[in-house]
Amino acid sequence: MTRPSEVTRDRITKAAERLFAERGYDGTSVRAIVAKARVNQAAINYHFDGKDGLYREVLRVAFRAMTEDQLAHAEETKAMSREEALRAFIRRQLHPLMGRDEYSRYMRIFNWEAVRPTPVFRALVSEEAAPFMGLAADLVRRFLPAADPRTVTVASIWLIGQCSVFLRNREQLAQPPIGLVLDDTAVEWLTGLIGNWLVGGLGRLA
Amino acid sequence: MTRPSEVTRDRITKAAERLFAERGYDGTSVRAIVAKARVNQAAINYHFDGKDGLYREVLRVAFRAMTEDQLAHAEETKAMSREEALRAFIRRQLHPLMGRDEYSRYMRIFNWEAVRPTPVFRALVSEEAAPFMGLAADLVRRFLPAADPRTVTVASIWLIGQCSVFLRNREQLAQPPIGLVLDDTAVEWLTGLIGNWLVGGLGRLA
DNA sequence: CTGGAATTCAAACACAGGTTTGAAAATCGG
DNA sequence: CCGATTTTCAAACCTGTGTTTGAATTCCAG
Repeated sequence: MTRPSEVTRDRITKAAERLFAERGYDGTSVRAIVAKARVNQAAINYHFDGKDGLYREVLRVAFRAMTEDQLAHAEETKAMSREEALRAFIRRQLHPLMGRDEYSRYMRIFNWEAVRPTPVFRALVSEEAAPFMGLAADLVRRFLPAADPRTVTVASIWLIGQCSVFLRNREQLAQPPIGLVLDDTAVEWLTGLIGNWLVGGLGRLA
Repeated sequence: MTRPSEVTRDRITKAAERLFAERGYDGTSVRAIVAKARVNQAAINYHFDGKDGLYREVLRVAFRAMTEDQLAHAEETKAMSREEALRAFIRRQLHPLMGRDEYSRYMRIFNWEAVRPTPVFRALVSEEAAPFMGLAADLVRRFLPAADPRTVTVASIWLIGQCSVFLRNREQLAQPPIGLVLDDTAVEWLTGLIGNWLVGGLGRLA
């Protein structure tokens, strides 16, 4: 990390993360990034193999930050009952709602992708999402042991979607008429709510 | 309308509306528009004074389509009680939720603007929104006769925001876990709900 | 030290995209 | 029909932007 080249890499990713969050991929020029990072223009190509590669790296960091917590607790989940495990999953999924600034930036980047996904994003998700999706699929299978793979996939996406609605619209939901300020107790409450919907829903989905 | 130049204008706006909705302003090139519209490249500059002018025109049409209904019924609202008038306002505001395809496109365009507003959008809203905002302000003043102008403005924006949350997120809200399919009766129900929130809120805002 | 590898740098390249141009074609009132 | 006006057209222009280049500099193991 103290190696001089690492400093350059770090400056670039920091600057890029902020600019991508603020202006989106298309709205951010390489020249703007190098200016903010105070590095040479060619550095992005040298270190990240182009703007796409840099964006890919930023997305990867953001994606992992949003999923690492979930993956780290995969083992201990297996000892729980399926209902407990489901609620633990949802709780960890909603956890970034109470997090630090960088999570807000990550959500902003994902929001850009929600309006119109970039090829880089699609590619990353299709490779990087596998372990995380596997986690959700395992959970689903505990409710639907006889379901075919396609059903499990759909149910997994559905499960994750339940939470992402609240993650993606946090800023809007915090405003009237909803005024949903998501502190610790509110997240716990929300977890119970979504948990009940899901347990009911998954029972009927088989 | 059958004048040949009108045909060209119409083809361009039709094509542009679709492309802007699909890819956003930055993601849509002039060359893509003229290809879809099957007109010459210079036509956009000739008829609309550039890409900005064309976008402005598309936005204007979209904006007016979303407000014309409201403005057309301004007179008859005055005869109602303030509670009736408020509910009528909300009902008309939510009306596009049940509308045709073009409204979906307009909402998509506005959603692009929600992530990061373009200068063209900001400019248009600041001039074009006046009569519509005036309508909302009149309504607010019936609840807050003694409020200063700044309070009326804030309250008006707030009033409109109540509805736009549902308009903007319609596609997401229609999916689980909310599953809010907004047919006629649902809009009526939603109108009552928001109406109650607003009557209560405006009472306390003074 | 020192010599090869890694890194930084300024400049140039290549291309996409918005706009301009000036001529050609179409339109339309008289 | 005619002449002026409007409209269309292909081509060029110009700027912004992602990338490449090759030399200069810095780093670091031996």
